[in-house]
Amino acid sequence: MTDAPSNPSGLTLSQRAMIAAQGPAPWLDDLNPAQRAAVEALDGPVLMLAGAGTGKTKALTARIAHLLRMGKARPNEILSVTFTNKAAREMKDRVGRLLGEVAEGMPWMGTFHSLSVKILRRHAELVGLRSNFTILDTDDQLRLLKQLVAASNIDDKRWPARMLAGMIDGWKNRALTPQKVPSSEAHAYAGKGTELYEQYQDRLKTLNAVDFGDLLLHCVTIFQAHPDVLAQYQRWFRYILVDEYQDTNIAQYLWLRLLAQAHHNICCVGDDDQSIYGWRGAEVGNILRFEKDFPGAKVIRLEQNYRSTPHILAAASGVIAVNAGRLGKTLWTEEQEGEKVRLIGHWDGEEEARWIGEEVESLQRGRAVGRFRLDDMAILVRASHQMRAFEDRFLTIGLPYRVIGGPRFYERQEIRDAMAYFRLAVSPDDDLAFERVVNLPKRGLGEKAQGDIQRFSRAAGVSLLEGAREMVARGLIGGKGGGQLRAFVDGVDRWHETTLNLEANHVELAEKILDESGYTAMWQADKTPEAPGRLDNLKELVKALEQFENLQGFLEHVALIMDNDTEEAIDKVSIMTLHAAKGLEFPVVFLPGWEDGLFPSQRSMDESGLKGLEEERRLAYVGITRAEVLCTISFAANRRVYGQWQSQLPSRFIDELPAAHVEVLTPPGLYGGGYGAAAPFAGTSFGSSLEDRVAKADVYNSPGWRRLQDRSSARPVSQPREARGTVIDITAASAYAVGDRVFHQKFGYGRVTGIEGDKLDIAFDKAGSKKVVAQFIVPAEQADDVPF
DNA sequence: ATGAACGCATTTTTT
DNA sequence: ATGCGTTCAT
Repeated sequence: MTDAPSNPSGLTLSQRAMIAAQGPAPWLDDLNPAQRAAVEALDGPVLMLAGAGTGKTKALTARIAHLLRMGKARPNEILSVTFTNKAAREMKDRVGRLLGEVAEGMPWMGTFHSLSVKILRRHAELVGLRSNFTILDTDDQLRLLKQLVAASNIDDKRWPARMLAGMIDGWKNRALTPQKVPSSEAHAYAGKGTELYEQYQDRLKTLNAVDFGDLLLHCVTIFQAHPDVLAQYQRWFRYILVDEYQDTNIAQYLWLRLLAQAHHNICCVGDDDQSIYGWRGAEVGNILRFEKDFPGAKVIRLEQNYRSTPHILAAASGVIAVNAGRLGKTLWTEEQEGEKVRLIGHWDGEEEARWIGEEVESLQRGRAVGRFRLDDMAILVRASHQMRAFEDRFLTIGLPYRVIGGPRFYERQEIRDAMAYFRLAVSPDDDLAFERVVNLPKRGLGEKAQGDIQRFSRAAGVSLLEGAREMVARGLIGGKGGGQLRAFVDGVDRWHETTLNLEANHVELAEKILDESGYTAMWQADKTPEAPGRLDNLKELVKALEQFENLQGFLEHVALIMDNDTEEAIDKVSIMTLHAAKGLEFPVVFLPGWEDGLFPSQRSMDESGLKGLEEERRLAYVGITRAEVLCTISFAANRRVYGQWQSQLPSRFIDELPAAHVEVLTPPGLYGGGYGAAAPFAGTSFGSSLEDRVAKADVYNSPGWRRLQDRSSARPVSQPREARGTVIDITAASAYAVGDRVFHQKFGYGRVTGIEGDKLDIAFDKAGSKKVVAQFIVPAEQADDVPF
């Protein structure tokens, strides 16, 4: 292992000399003074406070280049940590671009979790594991906990296993082993919280498995209990870089601090104003405390923003300034003017969706000359249920959209099921995998039969598969379940044997497994709207296998690496949560649903009070600062909340927007004056001046609007699109007749009740009657092979 | 063992 | 409203 502390190698001296000889450092050239300072402050602790859009990734990658260029460290002596695989990948790419193949030699660039796995596999025995331990996903984790809860006579109505999972995660986030949980929390979960936590950890050890939290926790435990091991890594990592430091939890903080203690060369990059993950254990305190934790730290602020127009920045700054206890930054830009942030109220959520849909289309067409691609536009919501109104509307008008951040590919049910089959084929004694698929598809093995297998196997001290095999042999499983269980066990045996055969093709094996198990057939027989998509996902899974040597290799990687970034070529508007939007930017951003209780979220305020409100405010800040040229905030006077209509008040964050940087638009229903969306404005401080503004707002004819369009024409634009809904679509619509059975990706099956131009009226079996563009419809009998 | 009927909660999400 | 998990009837 070339990257191991125990076996140092990396670049040879002559290679280093070659890099050093490459002359002036191009990576320093186009940095601004602050960025340059951050890059050149190589030694000692550095805190880089990087506001939104200030080029922190650029600074970070330049810093790595500089470290290498100055001969301060070899590529494998730099520890560089991110939160997501995506961020790690981007960093690798950018360093690679700066330095060529040297980036290949940076084995310690990755996520907290992937780096922890790497360390843990080397020292697994120190925490009672073998180095080939498996990493459980949250599904397995929960199943395990449920078993333990059931076994300990706890009323799982009052104390759901989910809750316990949350508590254990919380403890692990704080680097607390069962023994270290403070006594003040020992009474949690019916007084058995710590006890169950301990049992859970024991069970994991027996299974030679860890959950995500363990990856960090075990590392910290090892570092703390084995100074010799720690010292090795401390010596090895001459320089440490951390991205998104404001998102670190206590375990990650300890992990870093322990590793940094020898050289103190740690550079943390972050923005306290973008800390939005407190609810999952992130400690803003880590970044606020940095100078105390690392005495003599240099603090460098990146404040020049290269992303947004002055109005957008000013609006965001005005909101975030309300928060107390910030480290404080003032973003500025050299950009000129630009549009003010637009604010508009609507009668209800549907109208809001309709209006945004029209805006998107209008921006896409560019009205006069300029246009934005759909890819350049995003709708950022507080909670994912808000997405629905937009999806419904966009499907109806045929506006292509993509939802970012749904369940990840490998989190989908069908993928996890398939993976469980693969796991079983690779290691037949993977009990969790066995449990998951033994009765999937239905094999007549219900609770009773499965319980019998559990008890039998435990008594015999064998795996569930072995126990099942033995029970079948002895005829202990009754009726039709018995025969099917035998077939299942035989299947696993055959697959496992194929696994051992080095000649065998693992992609074919995977197909065979899904086929012979009846799993594929199960979804083919399923007529719900999701089934075709699931079959597609399975195909994609099998295809992904091609890039690996064998099933084992695939399973190894998949738990941590595989993500959902299928970059589609098709031009689409993005819909996502504010959380998912962090780190992204779009020329045009819509921020709907700014209503008190929804945003800021009532729950956040109830549970975390002022702290919660401030985190919500940071979320508002993140939202606004995603926008490059046009940011539109909106709210509705009425909204259906959990099926009940509720009247809403505009968000308090709207009051915090500096009025000088906001332009209030007239809601569509208001042109005649009178009844409409004006009502909700009353009573808010912003609202008092708002009625005047509403009267004179005719944004489409305003100079600002025209200026915006002029500028947008200078931006890269997509190839001119055909106006939609002409010849082709009418042909599509005319392919149907009233009474036809049809299928729609989202709404499922239905019957055509009317045809109108390129749109069809359809009575859906489940989703009710809707008017939908014909191009989104297929005849029901083709539903299985839709190329969606 | 399995499908239908009822009750209940319901932000945000990476690894 | 809706989905999910539990209970009830087949």
